[in-house]
Amino acid sequence: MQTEEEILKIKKVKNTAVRTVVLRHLLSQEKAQSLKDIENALVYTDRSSIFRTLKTFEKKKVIHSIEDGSGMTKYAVCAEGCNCDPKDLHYHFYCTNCEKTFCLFDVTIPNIQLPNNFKLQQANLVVKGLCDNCNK
Amino acid sequence: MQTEEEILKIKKVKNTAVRTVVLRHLLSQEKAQSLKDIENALVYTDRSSIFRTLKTFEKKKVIHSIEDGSGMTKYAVCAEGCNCDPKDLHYHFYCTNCEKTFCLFDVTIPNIQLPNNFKLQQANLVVKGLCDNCNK
DNA sequence: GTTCTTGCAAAATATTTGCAAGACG
DNA sequence: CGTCTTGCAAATATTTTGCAAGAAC
Repeated sequence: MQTEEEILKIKKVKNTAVRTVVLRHLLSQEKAQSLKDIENALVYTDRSSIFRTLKTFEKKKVIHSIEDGSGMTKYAVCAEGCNCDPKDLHYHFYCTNCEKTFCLFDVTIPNIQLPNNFKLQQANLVVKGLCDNCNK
Repeated sequence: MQTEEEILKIKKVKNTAVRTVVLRHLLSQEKAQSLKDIENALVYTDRSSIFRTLKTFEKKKVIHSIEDGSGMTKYAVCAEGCNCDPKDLHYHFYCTNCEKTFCLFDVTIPNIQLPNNFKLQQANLVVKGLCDNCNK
């Protein structure tokens, strides 16, 4: 597992106090976090600072964003080696019971055969249902 | 092609003036519409009435919603026979250039092999890139 | 000292609800 | 009448920006 410092260095993002705590928080959570989630967890850090940090992280591909239909954009740390290219696509799973959203890195996505002349750049693939913990 | 009245009857939604114009508008558009899109198109219909109509339509499976990452939920009419079951899944394509979102009914989705004990209920599968019109 | 980052405040954008009046049966 | 729908107003939720002070180099 990489440390926050290592990740930021690899992704060429300057390390600051806010960036470290935001990234640390994201790494510590198994589910994708919304801005509000992070705000609640990091009570001494300003919302707009977190917001801008997330935008910076996303642009530099430290994290990726997920629209899971909850009304809030969620963020999750990219896997090691991820460049957010089409080849790095993975499903996200949104549990309709516990409302956690997480990355399904192990489920392979078959080639998406788009219509003629369409060009794939990225994707937001959210599968909804019950996670193993809630499917009892 | 079904008329608005037929669709509402099949989906057991009472027909009203607002519902007819909202559905007619959705049917007339090739791209999925946001609440604001509809509001702008139907200038004499109140936003909250449109909003509630969309919620009703969604619940009754007249339409389905799409989170394409634009920050606004989009809505599109379900295909004939669609019950919004997992078997009715289709990709949505969001063109990053012209910003249109539309349903790719013709692209089949391979079986999604979820981890053990996960249960698929529905999905929001948005593929982003350039549509044929913008990929020149 | 120039550039980037941060905190505070406030604006902008989107979604959702309360309530009373109206439509419909 | 009783239920459902509509319009208006306002609340709530979420995201985003302006600006001045501070930190980093």
